[in-house]
Amino acid sequence: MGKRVAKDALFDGFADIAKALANGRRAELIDVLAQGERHVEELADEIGPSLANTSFHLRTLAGAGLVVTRRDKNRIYYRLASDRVIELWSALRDVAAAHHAELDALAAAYLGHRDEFDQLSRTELAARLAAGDVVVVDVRPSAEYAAGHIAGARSIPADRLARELHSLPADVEIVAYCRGPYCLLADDAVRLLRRQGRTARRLEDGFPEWRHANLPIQSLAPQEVMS
Amino acid sequence: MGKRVAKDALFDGFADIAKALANGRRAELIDVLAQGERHVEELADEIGPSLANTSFHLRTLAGAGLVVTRRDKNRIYYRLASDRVIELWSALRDVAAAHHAELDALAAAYLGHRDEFDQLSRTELAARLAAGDVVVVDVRPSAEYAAGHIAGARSIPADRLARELHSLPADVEIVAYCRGPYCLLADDAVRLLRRQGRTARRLEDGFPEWRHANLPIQSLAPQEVMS
DNA sequence: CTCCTTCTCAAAGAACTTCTTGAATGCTCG
DNA sequence: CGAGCATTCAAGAAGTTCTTTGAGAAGGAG
Repeated sequence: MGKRVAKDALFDGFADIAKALANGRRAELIDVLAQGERHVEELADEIGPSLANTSFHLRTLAGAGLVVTRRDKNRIYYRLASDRVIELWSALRDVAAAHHAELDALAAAYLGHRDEFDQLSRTELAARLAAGDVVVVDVRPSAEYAAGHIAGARSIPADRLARELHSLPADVEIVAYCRGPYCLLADDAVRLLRRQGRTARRLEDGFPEWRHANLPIQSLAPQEVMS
Repeated sequence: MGKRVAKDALFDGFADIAKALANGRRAELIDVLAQGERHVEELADEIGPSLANTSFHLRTLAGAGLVVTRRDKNRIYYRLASDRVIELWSALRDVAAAHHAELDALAAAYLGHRDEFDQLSRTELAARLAAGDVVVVDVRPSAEYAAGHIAGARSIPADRLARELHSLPADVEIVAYCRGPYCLLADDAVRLLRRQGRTARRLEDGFPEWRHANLPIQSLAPQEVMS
């Protein structure tokens, strides 16, 4: 019966999408690309392996339709095919956090101890931003800030925070955010700020989740991008 | 630097969840288990391969934490670990439908031609059910109906529909539903009903999506289950 | 206790995936 | 047009996953 064959082929098609995500390096690529587009060399630097291998993983993702490319001069920029890919990626992370037996240990090894009660949720932050009683700091690299950030946030990339800290008001709570719940930049920023006697917390997730929740965002026009 | 190693390990952990779904037979298992729990032999019959192979795939899913088991007498029942797994599965299907180049062709080969304008959305059906001007028929096997169904739906398994058709009122629109958007049972039912001169349409997705949208459901107590 | 049912596990071969290296392609700019 | 850059492709070695077969374990019934 051909129905069985057609059904198997259809479900193999669904499995192809899962296969594209079924490698740690490709998962990292999706996580980085959720911040905005990047060219191959930047991605290779970000995730570790050789350029050729990164290109191979990107082709795999493109083959499954999860990412698309654009050429500008002789660079090729990759970006996620749509916001649905972000939804899939966060559903995957949620299931992993809820059900994968070893994930807690892996997350703790990477993130260090993190006090969950000491984080702001998106809705809390949106309310405090509206009330105007917090300073929000985006600690991602400035290209990511330029590509899109929480409306009203200030860009201080993690490696410049120690130097620019003095320009932050002393009497207001500071909220740092970065790429997402499994990104360390905001944790490091909060630790640094507290060591300097500031009141600081991190947003529980990151910019892609904020944007996906339709909360207010801004981005810089190309000419405003700082180097 | 150990951070790189820890980060790779964490993302390998996320990728493990994707690996669990990265096989067509396991995807089918998830799709069937979204209807309710099943024992190994039923699952093997449903998806095709040998019992030992089905057991192997189920162990793989269990190893990733996507399914859990329960023993009753000497049968072992598998079910999804939580509703989050259904969310992940539908996010995966959505991305596949939106971005996988060949999926349309695969779906058409399995489902045949299906007119999308001729389907009811969940919200439409909920409204019409509230207004009371439709008859809703659950065409899944009766065990699945018993495990949970749309509130007010009547169970007529696909293989009994031709015989029981006369008991449906002639002057009301009939809405059939089954396991989900990639299930054929409701399409076949609509075709049969129309051939008999009835007005019939299918729900665009199925019971798991209805339940996940928190729309009204019912289930039968064990003693009410029909054989 | 012994037999039966149901499910899992182990071994082995085939089929895929991954990663490396080095060569090839395709674009741009002078 | 030719040099130079960014990216991809190809081939091969190493590792992993899938499927089948048959044996093994766990629990229930007689």
